[in-house]
Parts: sequence; structure tokens; C-alpha cells
Amino acid sequence: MKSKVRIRFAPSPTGYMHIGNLRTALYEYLIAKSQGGEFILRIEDTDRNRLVKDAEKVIYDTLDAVGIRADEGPNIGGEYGPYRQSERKGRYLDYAKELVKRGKAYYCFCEKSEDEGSESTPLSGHKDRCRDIPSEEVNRLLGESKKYVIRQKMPLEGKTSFEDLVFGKVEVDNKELEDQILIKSDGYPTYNFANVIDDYEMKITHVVRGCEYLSSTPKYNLLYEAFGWKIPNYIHLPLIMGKNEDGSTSKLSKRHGAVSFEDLVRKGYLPEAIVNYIVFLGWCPESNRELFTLEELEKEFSISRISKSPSIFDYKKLDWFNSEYLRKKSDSEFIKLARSYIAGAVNEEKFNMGKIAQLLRQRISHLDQIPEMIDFFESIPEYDVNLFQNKKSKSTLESSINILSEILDELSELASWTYNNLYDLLIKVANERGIKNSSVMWPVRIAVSGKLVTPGGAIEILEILGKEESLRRIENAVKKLKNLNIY
RNA sequence: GGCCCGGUGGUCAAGCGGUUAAGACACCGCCCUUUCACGGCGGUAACACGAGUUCGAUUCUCGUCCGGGUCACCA
Repeated sequence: MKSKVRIRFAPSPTGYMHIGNLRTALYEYLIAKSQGGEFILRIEDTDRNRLVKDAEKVIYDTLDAVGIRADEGPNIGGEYGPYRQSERKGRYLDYAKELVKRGKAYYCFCEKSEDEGSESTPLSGHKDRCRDIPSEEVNRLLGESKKYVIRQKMPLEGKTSFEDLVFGKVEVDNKELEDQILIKSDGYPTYNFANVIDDYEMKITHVVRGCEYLSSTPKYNLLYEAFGWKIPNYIHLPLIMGKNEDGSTSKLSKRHGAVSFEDLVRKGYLPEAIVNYIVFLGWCPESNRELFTLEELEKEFSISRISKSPSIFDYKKLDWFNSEYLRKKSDSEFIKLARSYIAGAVNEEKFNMGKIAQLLRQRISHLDQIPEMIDFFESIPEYDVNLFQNKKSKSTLESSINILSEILDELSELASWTYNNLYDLLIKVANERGIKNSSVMWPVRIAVSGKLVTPGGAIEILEILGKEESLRRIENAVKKLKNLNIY
């Protein structure tokens, strides 16, 4: 019987959730769930110099926000715990010593060298000189409690190859492989080592990770072999790239803009939209369908449709997904989401939030566009009178003066300030003059908003603004136009 | 630079030896309309190049070129 699929997400607590990381978590979760397997969360906090407070919380919160539930993890428990590497520290050294005993690793007493890795001394093929220190000497140095690291002993010749479920066969010459460090001088294991040990102990069946690890995978395999353990399945994921200013691309990073989940959420992208978008960065379903919920993806996902080529993160496409999700929200849901953005721009007491939200609904792709769109409700910006000129609606400075003056009178006599009344009135003006509706609507909208583009048309704005403020703005517009002395 | 991986429109991508080479985003045009948006209709635009294999290559092989990744006591 096939053993149950177990896949782990192993982030290090950096304090934010990079989109590439989230996508890895997503794929891991989906691969596991699509096969009825388990998804395990493991925190890789072996770098004691880079500890960030509350960083773990960011991980939990993010997974929670997108709906990924782990079956095991530090915050959940499970039979293979602890799930924090810092809490497993003790076991790694024993494993490393076992490797030394088997002649697959050795103590290295070299100082951390500065020149190592510099361009002048290419590392390729480098094997550490401590490799062949006789064991008496090793014991003596250990006895002096001299600082040491434990390095893996790579074969000097031959090749190591493995089968990746996405990339197929990958082969590397052993002489390319560095005698990598397993245990650091502070006693903590390196990522590479802890990873292998934990994956083994936690019975991980599929190692899923970004393809920046593709070329170092043989090192892992050599470790598995040294222990005599079964090598897991590998699934390397294509990288997510960002476009640089000069048109080139590179691994998505901060210089490309918002690249963490929190950044995106702050800008007003919905978690479900983010998930839906990033799942398509390197994978696609059999059908042409694009909109999926997490639950649907759990059924639909398949390893065979993961792509090999890297993809560029496209904010425009994300915008589209987000718009779709925003429109699917009910009115009350939308208001709840938009409220803080609206309140940040206009006085909640003064204006009808519901009506404003309604206008915004079809027009935004992410929530933080809101303030800029509606700030004119609070106070009309200084605007250029030329905005009154518009060819399509046959609006000119002269016609605007005439129309606005007339409307000002009619409007001030309007008893009930409702959408329908306002509409009827303006249409009536247009009809009486025998001109297009938009010839009336255009100047009114400009007069009350001071903006070329507004959410909603003239009537909606008048309604939200209320009688007093509307009249004041139109009056000012007339004054402004008359000051031009165009007669 | 060595090694590893990739290369279908601007972007995400379908395609698995024979297709008018899908679809989506973006862009452009038209329609609708009270601006923008939404919606509807239409359009521009791609198999990096060169050899093979084959009756036939976007699909297979090799080379070139281009792009990316990796070469830490970071993960």
C-alpha cells in the first residue's frame, strides 16, 4: 500500500510572507490535499542571528487568512513534533556524529575565512583541508574544545542524479559539490542538514520547494544515501520573477514593489484573489477556467500541470482577479471591506457610506485606490476650468456658464433632493434646450467634483453631496467661469 | 566564470509530430452610456536561431544565442 502523502511547508521566520513563499505553501498544500495527504508546517529558525520577533505569527496569520490549514505544526501539535527546529537542536548533532563515524562527514577546525567564496578563489571543486586530519588529532582538538563545524564529505568523482517530478532527470558532477557544513560552530545545524533530518523524521514523502534548490539537491541525496534512507520525491517549482526597470527580470524581490502578502493586503487585495492569482503562476488547470476557490483547487490541482519556466509577477493581472472578487462580494461585505478606506478620505458622518461604496464597487481593482477617488466629496480640489470643455458631450466654457446658471436656480427650488428628482430636472433642462443629456451632465459633474474622472455621474454625486454643498459648488463654478471674461 | 534549469504574443499560458497555434490580462477600435468604469462586439500581436530525425516539426535530438538560478558557519 502506498504510504500517505506528507508534505511540509518549512518557512524561516523572517517577519513577512514573500509571495514566492506563499505560492510554495499553496502548492504544497494543494498537492497534499489533492492526494488526500497531510500538510505539515515546520518553522526553520536555525539562524540565530536573524531572529525576528513575532515573525512566526506572520506565518500563522497568513496561512489563516488564505484558508490553508496545517494538519501538524508548532501551533497545532502532531506526533512528529516539535515542529520548530530550534527545539530539535539536540538531535542534529547526533546525526552528524553518526555520519562522521561512517566516514561521510568530518570535523573541520578552520576559521571562518573571509576569502572563501570571493571571486578570486572560485569554490568550484573545493574540498576542505580538514578532511584528512587523523582521528587522534581530531580528538585532541576536540579535547581542547576548539571551535569546529562538521562538514559533509562529498565524493571526489562520479555523478549524482535524481528524478524531479516537474523537471525530470537532473544530473550533477560530484566534483561540483562543496563539502558543505552540516553543523555550524554555534552548534546549530545548517538549513540543508536540518532539512534532511527533519524531513526524514517527519516522514515527508514529497519535498516541494523553489527551484533555486535544484542544483543543490544532489547534496541532499548524498546525505540520504549516507544514512541509508529512502530519498523523497522532489518537486521543484519554477521561480516567480519581477520585472526590473531596465526590462530585465530577476527573482521577485522588494525592488519590484509590493512582494509580501501583507503588502498586498494593505493595498486592498483580497486574500482569495491573491491565492487565485498566484496559483496560476506556474500552474494551470485543464480547462480554461480562471476563477477558483481554494476548495476547488484542492480537487483540481495536479503535479503534472506545473510549469517549468519561470513567470513574471504581473500586478495588472492581479488587479483583474481582485476586481472580479470585489464584484462578487455582497453589498454589505463590500462596505465592510471598503469602510476604512472610505472613512480615511471623507467624513463618515457627513456622507452616505453605502451610496459611496455602491459607486466604488464597479470601479476599483484594489481598495487603496479609494481615497484618491472620493476625496473630492470632502473638499473640492482646485481645478482647471478647461475641464468644462469636452468634445463628445459638446460642452464648452460658454455652454457651461449658461447651463450651470440655469440649473443653479432650478436646483435651489427643488423641494426634495432625491436621485429621481435630480435626474428628471437635469433631463428636462436638456430637453428644453434640445441638447444632449451629456451636455448638461458634463458641466454639472465637473462643477461639483472638480475632477475629470469620478466614481459615478453627476446625479449620484449631487445626491451624495446634498443640496447645500452642491449649490455652493455650482455657484463657485459659475463665478469661476465668469471671471474668465470670455464674453 | 563553472555547474544546473528554462525559452509559444508585452504578461500568464494551452499545445505533447499534421491545428486557421486556444484562452485570460494588458493594449487599440467600435457600441452602450451621464465622465470613468462595468458590459457587449471586434482588432493588433507569438512558436529565439541554425542544423538534423521525419512524408511532415512549435512539438523529438544536437549546437548557438538569450534569460534565470546556484556556487555562505542564509534559508
